[in-house]
Amino acid sequence: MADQDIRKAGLKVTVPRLKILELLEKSGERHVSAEDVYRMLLEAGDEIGLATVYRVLTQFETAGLVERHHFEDGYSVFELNRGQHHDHIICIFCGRVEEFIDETIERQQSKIAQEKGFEIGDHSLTIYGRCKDPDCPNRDKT
Amino acid sequence: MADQDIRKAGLKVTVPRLKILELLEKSGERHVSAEDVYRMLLEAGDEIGLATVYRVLTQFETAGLVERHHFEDGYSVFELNRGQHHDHIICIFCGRVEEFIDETIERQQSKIAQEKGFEIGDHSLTIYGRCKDPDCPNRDKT
DNA sequence: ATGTATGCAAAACATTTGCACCTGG
DNA sequence: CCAGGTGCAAATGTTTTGCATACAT
Repeated sequence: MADQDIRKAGLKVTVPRLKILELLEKSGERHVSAEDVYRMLLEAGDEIGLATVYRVLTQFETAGLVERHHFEDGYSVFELNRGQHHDHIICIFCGRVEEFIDETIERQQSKIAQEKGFEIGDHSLTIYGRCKDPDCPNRDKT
Repeated sequence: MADQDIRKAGLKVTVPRLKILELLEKSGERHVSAEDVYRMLLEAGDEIGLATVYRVLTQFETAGLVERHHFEDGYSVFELNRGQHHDHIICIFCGRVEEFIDETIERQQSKIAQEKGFEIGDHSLTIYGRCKDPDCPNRDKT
């Protein structure tokens, strides 16, 4: 449970940390901003400060509990680390995020890093496109 | 020349636009932030406002003259659009940016977009790693 | 001339930090 | 009890905007 995950990360189990981790585990939203987390907790009737949300998410990131992504917006989005690396494809109109894994791409990336004289650490591949979801404001555009 | 490129983009040819585009074309630095451009122009003795740099770079981006990247820092970097798509590999210690193109990856990306029900528009792949450059502060770390 | 572009200062954002108070172990 | 965590407000760094002035055509 969240309780154990926090302890394992070497962090004290406090109310804010527990609430945030539980929200990430239970929410249907996999990719959320700090503001999102803050708002969702307030709406759920919890008391929390936005600064704490940022601090906790950063600690979780350092501990490897969550991953931080930047996507080409002006803010960070966080997602629970489920242990399995994956990349993202995002609709530039509705912001819908889908995940995928592609072995061929993974292999090519290692190859390129080696050719360029880099030790590969982390990488992130994001494809931007227009999704065909009927709810997507996509249709307003050409 | 820069003159024509600006006109072709449907923009009036003004001194700030010309200075900025020339700087991008002539500078050895391919990936620069708005601040970088601002500072470089001031150092070159030109008069310009930071707000103008941001406005012009945004217009250039819209016009397709430059590309804006986010990389996992807190600011945007711009690069002249040389017409040839490419991806980036970045050292997380010294910030060195290398460019590459990989047909295999390009093909896989189209395939994935199709599978996920997206029309691929733009995409960006960034690999983060540690470079082996002797000047890289890399060596201070494990 | 005249609509657009610029520069400055102020605003807007997302995120971080200082500090007095509270809390978990 | 006490190191560490929290909330608030203020600071930060980047990017945007309002407005009076200056410029390109």
